[in-house]
Amino acid sequence: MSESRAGSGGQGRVGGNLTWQAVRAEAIRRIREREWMPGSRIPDEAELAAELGCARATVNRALRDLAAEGYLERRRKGGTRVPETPVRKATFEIAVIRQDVEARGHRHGYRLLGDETGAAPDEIASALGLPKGTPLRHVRALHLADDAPFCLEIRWLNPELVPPERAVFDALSANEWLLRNLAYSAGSFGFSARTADAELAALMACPEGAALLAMDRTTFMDAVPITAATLIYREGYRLATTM
Amino acid sequence: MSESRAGSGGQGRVGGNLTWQAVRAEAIRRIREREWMPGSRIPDEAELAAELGCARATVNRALRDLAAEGYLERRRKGGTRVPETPVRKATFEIAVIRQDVEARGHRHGYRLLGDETGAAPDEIASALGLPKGTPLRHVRALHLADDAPFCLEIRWLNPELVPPERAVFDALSANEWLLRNLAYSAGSFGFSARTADAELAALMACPEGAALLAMDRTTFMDAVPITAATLIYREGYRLATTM
DNA sequence: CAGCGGATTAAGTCTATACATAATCCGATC
DNA sequence: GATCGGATTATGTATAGACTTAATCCGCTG
Repeated sequence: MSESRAGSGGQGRVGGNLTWQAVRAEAIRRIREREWMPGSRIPDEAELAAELGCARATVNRALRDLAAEGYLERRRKGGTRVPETPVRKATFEIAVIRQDVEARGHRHGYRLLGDETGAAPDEIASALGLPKGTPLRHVRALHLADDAPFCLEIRWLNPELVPPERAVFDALSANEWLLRNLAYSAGSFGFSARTADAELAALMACPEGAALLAMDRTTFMDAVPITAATLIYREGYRLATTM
Repeated sequence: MSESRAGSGGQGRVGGNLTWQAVRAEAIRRIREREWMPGSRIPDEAELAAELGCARATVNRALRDLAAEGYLERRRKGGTRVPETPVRKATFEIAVIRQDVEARGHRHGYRLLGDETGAAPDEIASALGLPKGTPLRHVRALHLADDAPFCLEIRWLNPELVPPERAVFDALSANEWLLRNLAYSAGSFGFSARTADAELAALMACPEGAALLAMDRTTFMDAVPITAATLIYREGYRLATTM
């Protein structure tokens, strides 16, 4: 990584030609060691650039990166400060279910359970910003890992964007079809826990009353609702990441 | 296409000064409209810069951003391509529990349930990379929202970094103490669902057998283990984000 | 044909400079 | 003294040019 080159710099400063990662690391060090106190304002970019002996753009890149992760707060003219109580940001990778299964070393299987169009439940319609009773396509399917239930997919779809004639989910899951055909939409999602009722227990081959991890999503494309979905994972599933 | 692009974004191009967000938006448009096919390689930065009439650094910023979100895959010399099956990235904000409670409009309360030092269970020791039987400080506490149980915090701590004399958790939670005093460490975490047994049901004031969302974390500072924690949230808790 | 190594390529980065923009500060005004 | 508006300021962004680095490509060799 960073080597000090001869560089013009004086003595008290770190050698010339710092990479932005080196600046980043130095900033983290100062935060951790309370050289920059929580709540306080840190020197501005120009000062740091001069002190460290690099271009302001390099400092900018480093501090912008740290701000994105929650290590710093920046405001125009307001300067950059260390947050009093930091809010760390963690990133999850949301893959296609099939990939998730395969990444865990299992064979992915898929079974379509139902697919019909009818009036949406009120809470689904409102989550998608549609008037009550709007007809939506309702699809249920089960994803398998080595023939064992892995994830139940319950979904409501905008029938204009995903018409039953054009999008058939008996072989390819809606999950994957959407990602391939309407990829790159925006929306919200959340995680919660759900108790397996008799029906769910039968589908997921788990004891009635088991706790299952559920992930719900709504997705839009340019403010047009596409789908609201709930994915219910098998007992013991753990969604992991690092930060 | 020389100059016919309509609508997209705010700026008309002509003569330069596209913002990197405009370049980003244009790239997303091409991906969505299959102008750039999944799996295919897109023009390199220099070409795009020439085509769009901006500097290569601007294109770089836009494409780097998209790659970070999973819209594109980039490799040196390999060029930039549209992933066959995209892996979207979603970001959660991990706040201090007190803040989470207050953000939901409740008064935060806190009750220390226990705090003693003893040999760690094997799976905790191994998660932290410590030899079996290493003594760890074991802390349990309950976070309240308007006097109702909100989150149970179960934690093992490295007693050298968090000695019982120096860090007392009867008023300030370990959760918050750590963030204030050993902020900015790295680690992994995951979400899962857990069934409330009799003890948990009593603590969380929920029916026995209820499904609860659990978040587990291990954190390190420069490879030195700090803590392994499990946070068990009240029934019905939903962790949400947007993407 | 397999394997090695150098040439080539495209992304990654740093620099210096300039201008844009959002906040804040501060003094003038009512 | 409260309000408005302009000066100030730190971050945000764009640009051209040069250099670095990781991968790939490809031709040479055994």
